[in-house]
Amino acid sequence: MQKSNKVSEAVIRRLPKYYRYLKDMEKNGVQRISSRELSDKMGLTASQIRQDFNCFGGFGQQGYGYNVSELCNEIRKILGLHKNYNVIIAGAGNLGQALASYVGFERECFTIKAMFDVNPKLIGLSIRGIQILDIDTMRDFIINNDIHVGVVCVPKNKAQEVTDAMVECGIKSIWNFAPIDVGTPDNVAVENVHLSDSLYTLAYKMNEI
Amino acid sequence: MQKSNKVSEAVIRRLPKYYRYLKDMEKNGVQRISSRELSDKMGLTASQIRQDFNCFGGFGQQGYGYNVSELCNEIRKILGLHKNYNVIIAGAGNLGQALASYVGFERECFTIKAMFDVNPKLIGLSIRGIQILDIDTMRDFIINNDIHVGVVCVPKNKAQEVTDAMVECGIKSIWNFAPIDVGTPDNVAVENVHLSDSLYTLAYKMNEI
DNA sequence: ATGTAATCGTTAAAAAAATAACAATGCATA
DNA sequence: TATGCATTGTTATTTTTTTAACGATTACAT
Repeated sequence: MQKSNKVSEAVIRRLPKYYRYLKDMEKNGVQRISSRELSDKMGLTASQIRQDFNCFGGFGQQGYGYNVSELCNEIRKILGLHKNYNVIIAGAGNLGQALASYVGFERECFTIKAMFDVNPKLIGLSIRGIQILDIDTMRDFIINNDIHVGVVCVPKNKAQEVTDAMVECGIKSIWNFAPIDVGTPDNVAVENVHLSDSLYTLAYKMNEI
Repeated sequence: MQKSNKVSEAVIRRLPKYYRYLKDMEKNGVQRISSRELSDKMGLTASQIRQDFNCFGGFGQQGYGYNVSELCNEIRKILGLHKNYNVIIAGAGNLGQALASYVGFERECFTIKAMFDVNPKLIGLSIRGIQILDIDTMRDFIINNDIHVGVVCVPKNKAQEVTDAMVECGIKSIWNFAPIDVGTPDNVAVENVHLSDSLYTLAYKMNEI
């Protein structure tokens, strides 16, 4: 029943949020939920929720609602979180280390295989069992270890260069934290995370209120 | 010439991106730019750029384009980045420390005044000159130090509680990194940053390609 | 000084997204 | 087993957002 029409970016951006709420409910033993209840919890409209879910097929049942764990599983699959991904982090500075220490990712399907840096003081250290290696060895490591995701935590002026190296070695997605929009070929997914953008938006809102 | 009509969320979310590109151009000595050139650089349409800027008034000149540093300044003001903000960070774990170490924020208008934690091993330490204090002293600190922004980097189950404390002590905006949507009263701005949402979106895209 | 090309601001049109409406369906209860 | 109620899936409507079009204005070259 999967609709083959292209799913809009707006819907995709909401999927992780649904997943977050559903996972939480599942953990708390909630077995069923209606679009109405979910809309109250999440601050969306019930109509939007039903439309969103219907992009992927009918997960609910009339007169009943949605089975929480079933729905949660479906969304997990849609997002691709039922698979396993090998991850490396380029740049073992504060942010790189913070991401490496974040247990949440491991609990899902992402396994951080190594970190890379240029700093000799960092090379050789381990963060939560994840080794920091010389960035000169990154290319070989990617090629030999079936790495799917490259996290970019290097300074702005090295971000595109590091990204290019990852892409050349066959990485299929880039999660970039450098404060610049890195580019990739069409067949390599990229998420440019701009923490400062979010802070600036907050400044705007704070002054508007 | 400021339009008083409410500016849409979509436009506001693009402002920091404009700011980022313009600041960069200014630093590189670019003096003028047309909506067309900017659209090429940023991957937007020229039409959208002109419309966005016109929400706030006419910053350009026909036949010429926009003066980069003038435009950059205007956007800085619109975002409220010409003011100064005092910031505290609740939670001095890896992410809290990473944010504290991020020089970029200091270079703008945000001054991190202190960090707070429950962990006795962390209390008393300093990160880049920023002291880590006992979280029990946070309320008094906020009240006595004119704090504008509260950054929440505590575990999920403490996030709302810490937010509430901040709000009660008069903080005007919350930048939350805990993996839960914290709520605030209407007169307190909030940005819930969900790093994992971005990673999950990346997983989706990677599988879709 | 004049004409041409460039480019904005603004209005109009198109596309996308969100919301509302409602018929169809299955659950729950008597 | 039959009836009513709840709730979905889906279609229609409204709203928002994006894109296109174009007249007005200015820089720049001749």
